[in-house]
Order: sequence, then C-alpha cells, then structure tokens
Amino acid sequence: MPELPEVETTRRGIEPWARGQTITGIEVRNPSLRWPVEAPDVLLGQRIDAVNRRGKYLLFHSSAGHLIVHLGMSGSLRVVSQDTALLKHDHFDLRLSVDARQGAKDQFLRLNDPRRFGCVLFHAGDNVDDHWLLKNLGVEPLSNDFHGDYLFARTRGRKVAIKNLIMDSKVVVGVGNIYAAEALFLAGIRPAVAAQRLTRAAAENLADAIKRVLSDAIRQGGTTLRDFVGSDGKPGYFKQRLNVYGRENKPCRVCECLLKLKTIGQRSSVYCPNCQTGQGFSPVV
DNA sequence: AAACCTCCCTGGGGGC
DNA sequence: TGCCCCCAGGGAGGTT
Repeated sequence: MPELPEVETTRRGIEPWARGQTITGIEVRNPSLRWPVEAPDVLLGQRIDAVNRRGKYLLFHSSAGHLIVHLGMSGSLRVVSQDTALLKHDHFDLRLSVDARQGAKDQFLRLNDPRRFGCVLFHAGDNVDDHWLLKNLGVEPLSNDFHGDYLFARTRGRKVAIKNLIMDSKVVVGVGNIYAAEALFLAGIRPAVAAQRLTRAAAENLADAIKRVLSDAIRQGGTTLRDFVGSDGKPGYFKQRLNVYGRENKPCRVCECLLKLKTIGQRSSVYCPNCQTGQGFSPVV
C-alpha cells in the first residue's frame, strides 16, 4: 500500500539511477490502468533530468514533457535488466540507457500493479503542476507550508471528521488511511471528532504528529533502498511499528485498554478510547 | 461550498 | 480441500 513514505522511498531509490539516462524504449503491455496509459513517442531519445514527487505522484521530467506515475494501492517500480523474467501484472516498461558508456547494458524501469489503481500519464507543458491531477493539490505535509496554524485555519467551519480532513488531498497531500490513524493516535485526538472542534493546540499537535509519523516511515524506508535497484523481487516496503492501524481489539501500547474500530467515511479507523480523548494531548510512545 | 456516496480492480483471508 | 464472499485502498466524479 504505497503511501507517501513508500513513494518517497521509491523516488530516492530510483532517482540517482534514472537521472541523466536516456529513454530508448517504451513498452505498454497493459494500457488499462486507472486511466489509459499515456507514454507518447516524443519521449524517445529524451534524457531524464530529474525524478520528483508531488503528493503520491512520481514525476519524471524531460525537456519534452513530464511523465506522471501513481502507484495506486498495489503498484511498485523496480529496475531490471533485459533478461529479467516478466512477472504477472508487469504493465509498463521504460527502457533506459547510459548510451555512450562502453559495455553498458540497457536497463528497464518496470511498473507492476496488480490492482491497476495506478496510472502513467504525460504532461507536455513546461509546468507539470498545471496538470489536472496536480493543480488542485494541497500542501506537502513535510514542507514548511504545513504547520499547526495552517491546519487550524483549514479546520474552521468544517464539520467533517478530522480523520477525513487530513486525508483530503486538497488540504494536505499524502496522508492515507494508515498514517492518518497513526498520527491521530500520536496526537491523542479521536478520529471522528468534527474538524472545527479542534483547538489551536490540538491542530499544532496533529500537524507535528503527521510530520513525525511520515518522516519516521521515510527514515525506515531508507534501509530498503537497495531493493529498488538491481532486484527482481518486489520493493521491500518497510514495516512500520503501528500503534493502532489493524490492531482493533488489541491492547493499546500505552494504556493497555482495548483499541476500538469505527467506520468513518467508509474507511476503517482504529483508535484508543482512553488515549484519544479529542483534546489533543499526546501520549508518549 | 461542503458532505457524502460510488466506482475502479485483484489478492488475500475468513467462513462454510 | 475448495469455493464464495467480502474487504482493503486512493481519489476522481457524481449527487444531495
């Protein structure tokens, strides 16, 4: 389930290798992802200048345009060689070469996505942020634009559950179901509480918790970077120590009372009824 | 505008 | 053991 930390870990694994390489081939084995795959021939011969991330979108920049890749919920990218056997659900390849280097073998950036919720789209304009998928996105959670004051302001007048609000990509990008639940636990806030009921202090705690849980996960992801390049296995997504997600009816790691499960906005949400009082006091974990 | 619902897809797990 | 059903997930797009 790639959330922002997994996408960033993927980016860091691929970027140093892909930057400066030339696209020498495009293979679309299954064009029916979330939207029909867009990978026009104008990309052939183009050099990849950089690999960036916006929310959960990976952006491959070239002077001819930008390739926008989303991993959906089951997607992964890996770097393989010519003779690497195809796996089921290997839908898309970008063939890359360090052309001039003697004896260099072409390699492939290969997208695997069993559930096909991901996408590969192309943006021809100069500024990829103008793309319809990106232009309305909210702030990056790990940037200086995201802080308690910003979150507090965005919660004013909003009756929606705070968990839904922090998962709203128009407010802040990259916070999925797992990290939303974990951040609310760290901040001591009940997931179903109306966003507008948060105090400024609670919003401060929550913004800090979101930054903490995401950056901790990225830090752990760093240990598996080697798995993204030169491996024919799946990227080894790190195992986060989860406090609440998937732990309903198990004892809270802080107070040992049983964690509760509640469906909020069609998403399962686990919380500790004792630690998460809605007041925003942080349990020490 | 905000809130709420539906849909896309497949693999994995639980129940029988 | 095998089958069926249900669930998980991001996020666009529709409806209220």
